[in-house]
Amino acid sequence: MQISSRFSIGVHILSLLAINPAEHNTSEWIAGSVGTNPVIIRRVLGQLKKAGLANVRAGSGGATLARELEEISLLDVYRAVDVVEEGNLFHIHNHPNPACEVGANIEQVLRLLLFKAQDAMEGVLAAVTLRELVDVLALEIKKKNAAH
Amino acid sequence: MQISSRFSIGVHILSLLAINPAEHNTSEWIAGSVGTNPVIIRRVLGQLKKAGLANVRAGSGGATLARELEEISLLDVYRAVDVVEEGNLFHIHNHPNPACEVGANIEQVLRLLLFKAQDAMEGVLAAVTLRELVDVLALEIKKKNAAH
DNA sequence: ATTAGTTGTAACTATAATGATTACAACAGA
DNA sequence: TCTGTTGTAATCATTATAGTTACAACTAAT
Repeated sequence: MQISSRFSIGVHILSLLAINPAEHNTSEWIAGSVGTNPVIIRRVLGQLKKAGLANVRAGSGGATLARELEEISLLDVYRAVDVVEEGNLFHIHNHPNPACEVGANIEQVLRLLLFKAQDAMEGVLAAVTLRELVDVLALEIKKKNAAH
Repeated sequence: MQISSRFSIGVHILSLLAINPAEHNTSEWIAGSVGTNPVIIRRVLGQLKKAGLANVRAGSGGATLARELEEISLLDVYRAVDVVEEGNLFHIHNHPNPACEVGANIEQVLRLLLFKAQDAMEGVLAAVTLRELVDVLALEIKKKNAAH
């Protein structure tokens, strides 16, 4: 099991928009950087738009950031692309036997514990802004360019 | 996307073994409490056995705990049932364009960040032992019984 | 206005994972 | 030897993912 790559694609897209604001960022162009099909990009971009993270111009084409980089957290992207239903990272078996003492009670006990685990994960995502990610990315790019 | 219920089923099974040590815990009996098919139980039980968490007697039937409750963490169960490939909770798109500055560098930057998020989640699982879970469960059962 | 280039979607495909189920050989113990 | 159980293979329905083709709707520039 893995969390859909829509998430990493979403982050990739927004990073592109941040780093190449001068480009005409069409789905075709973005798809070239992500390494996938333009339709995949349009779909994710549609979700980012719906979440208020990106602007997309139909017709003339091209996308831009709808918010400052410091005001977009990885969690915002994660939620936008809808990779994990809220509070349901873990699938808990749904028909435990209520006549059995364990079966009758394990669900709620587990639910609380697993929610904490999920919350810890999302907390890390919430703490990272795209500003930080893009800064690290820019640094990495600079490093590689200097190596030539 | 959700993490397979094999995990919650595994926890359910071990809790049963802990709370009903006197029972003849056959896959049939366990399946009755979990609310699924005996074969599902045998498969998960096989994984728990392989991980050294449970003993299973072929032929005569019945399973028992292979370790003390305080020496089994939720993370042990999580790993045993193989629900998430190690270090790969997040699927990062795999063909970013190396000719694009963002495409060439985003993978490693993201990988580190997402690993931290995953690690936080697993850290919570590692911190909870089955002893604690079973104690809470027993308390819950007691509470309900007293309500009658 | 027309045109060229783009977005937004629907429809379809292939692939994989999940959970359930049937079937049966191998095994243990009475 | 017989009974009941485990271990495992094979099959199925369902769901999600990622990719692809196709095309109507739209925008801006000519």
